[in-house]
Amino acid sequence: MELAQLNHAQRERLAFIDFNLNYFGQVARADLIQRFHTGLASATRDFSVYRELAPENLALNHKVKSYIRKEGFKPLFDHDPESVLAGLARGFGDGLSHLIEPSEVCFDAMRLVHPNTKVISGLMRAISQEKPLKCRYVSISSGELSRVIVPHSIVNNGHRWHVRAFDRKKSDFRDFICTRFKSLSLLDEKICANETRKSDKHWNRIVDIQLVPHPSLAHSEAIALDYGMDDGVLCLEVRAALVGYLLRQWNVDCSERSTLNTQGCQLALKNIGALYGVTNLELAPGYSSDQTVAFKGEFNHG
Amino acid sequence: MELAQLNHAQRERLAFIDFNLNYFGQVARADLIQRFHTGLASATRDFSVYRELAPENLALNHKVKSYIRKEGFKPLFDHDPESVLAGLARGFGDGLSHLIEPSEVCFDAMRLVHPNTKVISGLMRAISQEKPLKCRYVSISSGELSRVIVPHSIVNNGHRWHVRAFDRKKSDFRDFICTRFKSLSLLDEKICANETRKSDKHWNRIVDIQLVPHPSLAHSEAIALDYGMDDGVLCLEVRAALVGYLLRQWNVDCSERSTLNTQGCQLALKNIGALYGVTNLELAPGYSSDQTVAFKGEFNHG
DNA sequence: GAAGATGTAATCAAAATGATTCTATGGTAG
DNA sequence: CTACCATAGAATCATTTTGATTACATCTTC
Repeated sequence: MELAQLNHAQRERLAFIDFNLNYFGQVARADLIQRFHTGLASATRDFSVYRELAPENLALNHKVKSYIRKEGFKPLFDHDPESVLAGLARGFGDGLSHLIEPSEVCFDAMRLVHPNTKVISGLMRAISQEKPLKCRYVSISSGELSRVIVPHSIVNNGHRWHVRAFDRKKSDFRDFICTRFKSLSLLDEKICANETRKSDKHWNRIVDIQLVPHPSLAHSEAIALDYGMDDGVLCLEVRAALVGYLLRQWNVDCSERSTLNTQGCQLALKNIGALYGVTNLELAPGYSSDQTVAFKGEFNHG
Repeated sequence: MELAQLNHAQRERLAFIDFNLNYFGQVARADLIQRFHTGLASATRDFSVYRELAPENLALNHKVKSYIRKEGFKPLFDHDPESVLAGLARGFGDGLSHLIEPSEVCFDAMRLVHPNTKVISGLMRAISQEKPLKCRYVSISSGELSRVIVPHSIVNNGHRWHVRAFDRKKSDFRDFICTRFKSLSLLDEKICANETRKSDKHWNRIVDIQLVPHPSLAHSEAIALDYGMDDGVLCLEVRAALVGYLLRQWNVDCSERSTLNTQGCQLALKNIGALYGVTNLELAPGYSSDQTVAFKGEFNHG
């Protein structure tokens, strides 16, 4: 018997068993039944298949009326830890798997900005069908205006979701914050070559960023551990259009000699030269030609 | 025919159709087959069931050889937009639903801190089985030490995952950063009442926080839109143990008169009194009894 | 107008699932 | 201690779901 031979539904149920054993230490037949609304017999069969595939993973414990995880447990499925955590915190609400109650012990970071379903689905359709979008958008500088944009990507900058799009008014690519769309409708026309993702220079330019523990910190080992640094350096490849957000989100000291210590940065940018020609650096803590202001704050378009 | 009458597997497939129509504008029989490794006949049946349930949602378009979304589309399933976005960006990798390729147009915020599967699963098991954990932990102040903790929750503070736990060495509840565990093993003993979540005062104290657009901003309507404020105020209930992280993550000006403008805060704390008695406020921008330092940075335990 | 791709519909066999019955284990109440 | 209860395993058989095949329809492309 092999995993690959099983059908989709049964693999899902086995993954559920595997997941529960690994993350909760135990799983009962009733859990399977509750999760998949399946019958008793089917659940018993699933356990017997799982036991056959991984006899060292579980043992029935009549005391707790559940299977418990054995010491020699080796997961049959890969469960990406971050997805697991996010899933637990949200109750696996991806709309495809069923909604389950959110975990009471696992809490994702609080999100204060909640994009609207219709906006997201509209943007996604415009992107995947490569069509322009006529929308009403509230910008900080000009207020609510009608405009036509050609979106190509949706990005979370750590605080909120925005869409990267060609703005026909400005004739350039800009970021639009998803919560500021008042309305949108797909236009049934083709988009031009200069409006596509391929033409977005700042999007396609990849910047190599090297981050190090901030030199002012006494014990940098813990920081190196946190970020999984090799030889004390964390190398990242980031789109130029997103670099500013990254540096701000992680509060990276981008000053010439990493002198922003008073702001409690954990990280410093080692190769400041990499930022040459990058826009949106109003966001980068400490980066400025004349070394004056540290943290200019959110960048708004329009 | 009703949704509730269908079995789990078929509901999943219909949800997939529904999702694709809404977020991509189209879906083909081949997509279903690829996703669920199902047969042709089954896919045709699923479409005919879906069509019966929601005839106004889709129309076959021979030109693109797919079903396309009709104007009158009304989703049959709820797809939480944020979960959808996170799912797209990660390829729905919750371990339960199948791993699919991450979307090429949807990018979640870059996470630089990646907890280890064994650490997370070990912590989760300790929590759900209510057992103490013997671990080696690298703290900033004391380096690598052995200690025994009793965890009760896992939390993402916006930058990284930490675990809230009773520290038997300090005889108090502390936050431990998930990436700093070198090893951990469950102890087979009961935990004391004063070590449980119920006894964690700062965890159980709920603080009412009122956030407003920063008074220095010229156009606060956009901010109110972003955060979905009612009457210009966003009211949150936050655990006292987590308030500091929240205020820092969202860069909330916590100074007496919201005078931190130079740091580009978008938000200000309206009811500063709510922070009375809250610990960890080293993190809160601008909050200090003597008004000196704005942003002391990361808080580390140990 | 023919070829090719996609989808519909109907049919039948194969596989998965649900329901039922009987047995075993161990905790709990009396 | 014993009886009872909840949980789980195993075997059986009916039912449902799925897979494979076939014949046919529609539309695009060449």
